[in-house]
Amino acid sequence: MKGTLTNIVKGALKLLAAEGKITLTPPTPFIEMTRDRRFGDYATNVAMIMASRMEGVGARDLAEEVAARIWEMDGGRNLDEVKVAGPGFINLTMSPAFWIGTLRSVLREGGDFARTDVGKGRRVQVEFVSANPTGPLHVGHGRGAALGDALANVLSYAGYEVQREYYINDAGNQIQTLGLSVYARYLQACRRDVPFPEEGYKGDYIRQIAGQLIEEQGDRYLEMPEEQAVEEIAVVAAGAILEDIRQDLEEFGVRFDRWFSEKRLLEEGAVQATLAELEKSGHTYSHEGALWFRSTDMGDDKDRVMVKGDGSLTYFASDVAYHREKYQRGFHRVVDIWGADHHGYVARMKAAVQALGRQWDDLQVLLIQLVSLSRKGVPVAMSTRAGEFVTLRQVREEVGRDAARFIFLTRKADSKLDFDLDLAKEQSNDNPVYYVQYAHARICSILRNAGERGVDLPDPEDVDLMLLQLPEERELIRYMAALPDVVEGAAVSLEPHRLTTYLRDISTILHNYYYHHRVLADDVQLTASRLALMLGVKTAIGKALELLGVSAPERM
RNA sequence: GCGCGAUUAGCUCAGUUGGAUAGAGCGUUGGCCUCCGGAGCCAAAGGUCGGGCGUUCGAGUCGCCCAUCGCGCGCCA
Repeated sequence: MKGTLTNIVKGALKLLAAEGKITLTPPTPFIEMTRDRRFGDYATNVAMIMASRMEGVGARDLAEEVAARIWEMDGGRNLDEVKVAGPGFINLTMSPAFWIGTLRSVLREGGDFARTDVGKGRRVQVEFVSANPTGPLHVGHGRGAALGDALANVLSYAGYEVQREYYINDAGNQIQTLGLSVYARYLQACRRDVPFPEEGYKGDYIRQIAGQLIEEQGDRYLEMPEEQAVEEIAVVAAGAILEDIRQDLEEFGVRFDRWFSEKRLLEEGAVQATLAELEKSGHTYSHEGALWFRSTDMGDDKDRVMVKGDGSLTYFASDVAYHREKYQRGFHRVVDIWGADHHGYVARMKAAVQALGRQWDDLQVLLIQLVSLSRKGVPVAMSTRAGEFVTLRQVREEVGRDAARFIFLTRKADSKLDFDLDLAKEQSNDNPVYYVQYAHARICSILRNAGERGVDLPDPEDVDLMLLQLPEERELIRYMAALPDVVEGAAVSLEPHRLTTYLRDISTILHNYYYHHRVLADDVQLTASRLALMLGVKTAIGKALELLGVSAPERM
């Protein structure tokens, strides 16, 4: 919808350029939705931008020239008024015909409404969650899951070809520690008096896995050497935990296209190949028996070890190999979602990506801040070390999937999130999830009522939408029309939370409209046009919720 | 010490290439159910956008300095 305006303004600038009144290459005009109706429906500051770059040209004078050409270009088809105001804004007021056309196209597009093609089919990978299979997912992972999934939805709807991937850290010390932990519990359950490893995982789930081992395998592990037992148990335990994680995410509505194993990466020699490549291109050097990556060449603060003095690999080495593998699969861009406590790794990963011949921003890392849980404002204690952390599953079971997902997505990734469990399940207007879902359900209720009264849902092509003349009706359409831009903005800036903000706004306008005006009015034609309007709003709200992975209930 | 991030109403937070009088929810105060779902609506009060300097016609937004908080700074994973 904004596209129409952008084209008109572009055309106007072209006219002015042809007349020699603009001496520079016209910028792509930025058109914003006005927040105050006195400024019309949309506004552009393009004249001010240009005037500031042209010697001796006043912004308002230039704005007048642009405004005149805009008027000329449009020929009264879409615009009702073009006015220069303030320091040089051009305020645009749209015609009834424009709004009607907008609503009609929303109805026509239906389930495809707001789909865009900024992605142009480019391939993007979103890697998220990627929790080590050493324990259940906690709330923080839930936030990452909701964000990654919604982002993937948004990117895909904006025309990117998206893959969702989970990286499994199934090699290395943590798995060893997992094995030791379960083994110790196993021995204890077999009445052997052994100490629990200092760094072991203390959660209850470790005991459960040990118990299950006894049930299924009996005392088999008692009879084998400790080293072998720990190794075998580690594999079994990690597998069981990973399966649990998979189930958990599935129930949260998140499904991955690919689960990528670090162990397999190592077995396939990807790390060696990566090291060879970096060595060949001169990005590594040996120092004190270790192999270093010269990441300082690419803006990192210090160089990083890839192969330790004892010949073993660092975690970083396999991570670089993993990212190399991603690009080899043909992704145009890779998005990683990490916990904010890993921000120290961003610079070195980006350095590595560049050393592999890619651009700095071919890797984009989204950092998510911690989630703090509370009940009625009182913090809920969480400590991973003591194994007392609150799991995603607990939160989900308590507040429900929709509330959890929505609340995780109300804030931008890089700001702390305060999650009030009591508020999240409260069915009141305090709870943004219900507020928005209620707007959707309310529309569905109206549509049901219409059916019960024998009022047919209108055929959008036949309805006389000219009857929608109230400012609130125009406002609803204006917000509907904004969704494609919100989707595009969310995709480009990797900020799906814009959709939650959008949903709150349009829901408010809907509730307000509902309270003040009757959809099922006495007049048949008016009713038909308002029903069409409701269908449009339902489409917009439903689509935004869908992209967030939150259900749009017909009744609540 | 160095780096990254945060700092916007009493609380939790939005604020889209720098634009017009900085917004929302909660909380507080006061109103609204003859009628499509009151899980809702309306109104009021509430701000030195952490502080300072700078760039600009114009700064919550960009740059520098400072303060406070969080996190990261290993041949850990």
